[in-house]
Formats: sequence, C-alpha cells, structure tokens
Amino acid sequence: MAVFSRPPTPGSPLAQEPCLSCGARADSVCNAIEDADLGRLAAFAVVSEVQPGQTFIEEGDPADSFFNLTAGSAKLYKLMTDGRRQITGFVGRGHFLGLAVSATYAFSAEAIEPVRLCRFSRVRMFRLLGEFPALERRLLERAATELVAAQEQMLLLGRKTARERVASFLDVLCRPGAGPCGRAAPVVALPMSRSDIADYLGLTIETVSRTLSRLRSEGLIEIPSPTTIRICDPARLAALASG
Amino acid sequence: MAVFSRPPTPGSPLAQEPCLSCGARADSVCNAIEDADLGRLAAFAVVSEVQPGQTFIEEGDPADSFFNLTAGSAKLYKLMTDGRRQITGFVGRGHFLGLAVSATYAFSAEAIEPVRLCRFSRVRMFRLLGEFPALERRLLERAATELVAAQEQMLLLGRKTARERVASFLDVLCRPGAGPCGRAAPVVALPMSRSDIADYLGLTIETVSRTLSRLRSEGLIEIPSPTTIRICDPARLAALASG
DNA sequence: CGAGGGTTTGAATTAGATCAACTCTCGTGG
DNA sequence: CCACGAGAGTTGATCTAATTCAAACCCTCG
Repeated sequence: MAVFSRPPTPGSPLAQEPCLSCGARADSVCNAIEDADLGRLAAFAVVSEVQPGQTFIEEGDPADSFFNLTAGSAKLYKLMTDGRRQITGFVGRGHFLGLAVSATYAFSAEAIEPVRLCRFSRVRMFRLLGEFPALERRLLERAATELVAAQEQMLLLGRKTARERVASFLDVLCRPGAGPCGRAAPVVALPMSRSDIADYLGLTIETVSRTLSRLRSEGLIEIPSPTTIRICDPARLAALASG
Repeated sequence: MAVFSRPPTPGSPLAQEPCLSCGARADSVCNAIEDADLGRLAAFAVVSEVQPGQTFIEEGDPADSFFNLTAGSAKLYKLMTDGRRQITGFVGRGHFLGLAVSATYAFSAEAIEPVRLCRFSRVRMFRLLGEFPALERRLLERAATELVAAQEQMLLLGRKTARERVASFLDVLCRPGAGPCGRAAPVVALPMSRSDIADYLGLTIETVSRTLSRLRSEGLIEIPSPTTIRICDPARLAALASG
C-alpha cells in the first residue's frame, strides 16, 4: 500500500482543506461532521492509493485500521484453505470499511479499479467516535444497511437459481446508481471480471457467461463489451430477479 | 403478539426493577446502562410473549419497533413470492432486533421456543441512544459482529458443500455455547425443525437428514433424538466445516 | 503477427433436488 | 390399554441444474 500523502499538521489552517474539498464527502460518513470540525478528521486520516489487484486488507491480519474509500472500487472476500472464494461485496466511493469487533479482519479487500482511501488507526477512530456522536450514528446506519444487503445476498445464495442470481446482480447494479439512468436504457459498467461475478454469486464463470448469453439472446440485455452491459428491459429483469 | 406486562410508571422507585433483575441483562446491549439509569430503560420497554410458530416481525411491515429478546429463541427469514425461504439467522436471549434503516422490516421473525421480548418504539429507542452513548456503541459492536457472521454465512451458502454446511452448523452450535461443554462431549439442542435447518443452510430437508445420517454412520456425531445431537469428534467436525 | 489472458461455447459429469415410500413418535379417543 | 392418525423425520430411486472438463474465440499488447 503506497502512502502518497502525509496528514497535515493538526490544527493548522489548511488541515481541514483535504476533507472539505473531498469529492467523496457527500457519499461518506464524514458528512456527519461540520465543516468547522473537519480539521480534526483530516488530522487523523492517512491518505493512500491502491492499484488494481493489490490487497489492502488481509483476512486474519490485526485489525488496527479503519478505511474510507474516496475513489475507485474494491472487492471484499473470504477464502477457504483450498482456494474457494466468496466475494461478500463490491464497494465504491464513500464506503466505510473495517468495522471489526475481533482483533483481526474477517475478510480481505482488493482493489478492482485504482482506489484512494483514508486510513484511520483504531484508537484514533474510536476517539473520533467519542467526539462526534453524529459520526457514530452514521456508522450505525451504515452497518444496518449492510446487514440488510447481507440478508438479501443470503437469500440469493441460498435459494435463487443461476438465472435469478445474475438478474438480481444486474438489477441491483442498475437500480441504486443515482446516476442519469432515468429508466431509459441503463448501461452498467462491470469493472470486475467474470470470475469476480461468479465468486460473488456463488456460481462458476462458465455459468455466469452462459446465463448472460442467454439473457442477451432473449433480448433482455445487450453486451457491447465484456465490461459493459445494457439493460434493455429493466422491468422484466427485475421480475426475473425476484423469482 | 400478547402483551403480558405494562411498563411501570416512569421514575417510580420500582420502575428499574424489571431490568435490574432481568436474566438477559448480562447478554444484552442493556448492560451498557448503569443500574441507576435502568429505570429510564424500563420505562420505555413493553414486555411481550410470543408462542412458538407465531410471527412477531413481518417483512415489509412498517419498522416502528425495536426488540430485545430476553428468553426463548426465534428464526429470522426472508420469503420469495413462490414460498422459497431463506433463514438468515437463529437468535436467542440477549439478541437485539429491528435495526432497520428503511421504513419497513427487511425480514420476518418467528418464535421457535416461547419467546419473551422487550419492545421499544422507534422514536423512544432513538431518544435512548441519544441519552446513552454507551448503548449506541454497544449496538454498533453488535451490528459489526452480525456483519461478520453474515459474511461467514455467505461463504457457507455460496461455496461450501452440503457436508461442509452441516458440519459448520453443528460446529458453530457447539462452539460459542459458553456453557459447560468443556470440549468433552458437547451435546447440542436443536430447537428448530429439519426444515428450518435446511432453509438456513440453503439445502433441502432430505439432504440435511441424509448428511446427518452419514456423519453419524462415520462416528462423528450421535443423534439420541431428532432434536439432540452429540458431537463425538469436535476437532474432525471443525476440520470438515472449513473444507 | 503471435502470445497470453479473459471470455464464450460445447459435451460429459455429478451433487443435490425432486419424487415417493416408509418409519417413528406422540397425542387422542374408543 | 391399545388402535389410530397426523406430522416430522428418514431412506431410496430418479432427475436435473449447475459444475467440470475441454476446446475455441477474441481482444490487447509487445
């Protein structure tokens, strides 16, 4: 992990600047903190960059840092000793990571697209939480949201067919994108590989590929490139996703 | 849901008694609150009892209550329109429920054994959280713990074989029981039906039954009754569970 | 132009599901 | 006291969705 920026001197007039102008602030738990207090946050943050393929959280390592993604995207996963892998989620800008209770991380995290992140030491993070109750509240909300998503994913992994899993995946990708996908013809970017999608959906790459091909042949989607999918019929896809 | 006890008058000397003497306090988030403040908590709680088979949280219903289980056990699940079910967890004494961010519950909850629970209205709960930061911290810890468990379950559902799933299930059941299972010959009680186990592990009842039978024939477990299992070889079971 | 990774497609295989008896337990009532 | 019946659990036979094995295919990049 390459640190490309040292934290500015605490209390200096410029200290709050990096957080004030941070493009991820609106999407982050950080926006629970007033402009005036941002200096405290900036003083504690160490900004780093991670290149695609690089791991920045290793399952089993001492969990002494918290992370906030400010750019790029990453995958979170658990490994079995024989190499089987389950990706538990894809995360992007604004995502907060590392809320471990145990002394070690329960999952690994690897960058998919170039990632920029703010790292906070465990003790400093807890100090911040004590200082800013609104921040803690925000974290609790985030945790609750993720728990709901996790339960949805359990339903997918435990009870849905391959077809329903792939449809659910595409459905979720094109839905929450608050972007300009005005229900017209949403085009979703897939920064992750087929292998990642398979390990996220509990399938093999072959099944993912076959299922996508079939959805295409049925006119539900178009696949301009392996990393781009155009949803032609969002409604039918959503219906498929829920069984 | 049958309310069997009204909350005592706030501020009365007796108000804090129900919480002080509560057997679940040590296992609950409530123990973040000092004895002296327990009255505030008791004033807000409505105690209820739920019989086995009864549902006390319905997926999709307005999420205007939080719950704390003080006795019994329950299953949490999500349903698909065609009846497919995924049980996302079994919960017992001390478990806190209903941490929904959205306006509606994301899952249903049904009692397995007779359940006693404390219900808090949403607004009152948030008032309490503002009043007692330690309580909020405890909730955050709980949420983080559940998130870790959820990720483990995703690995199970997405990547483990039937054999590994059943072994994992038994392994977890006999492990955290801080009870007197001094690694000798842990006997685990299964209050839930085979159907519940199947829907928790993403299998069918037949596969669960077959797998248990096979584990028995291999001498790993004994099945004195359908609701009791004796783990003969915890180490080998644990090894099986992780692949 | 050719090599190598990622992806797609095809054929064979299999773990677990489905369909179908059968058994066990337990509560009810003659 | 025992026959009966219902529901849960087990066991067996068959089937199938998804995996595995195998072979193209198609980019991108040196």
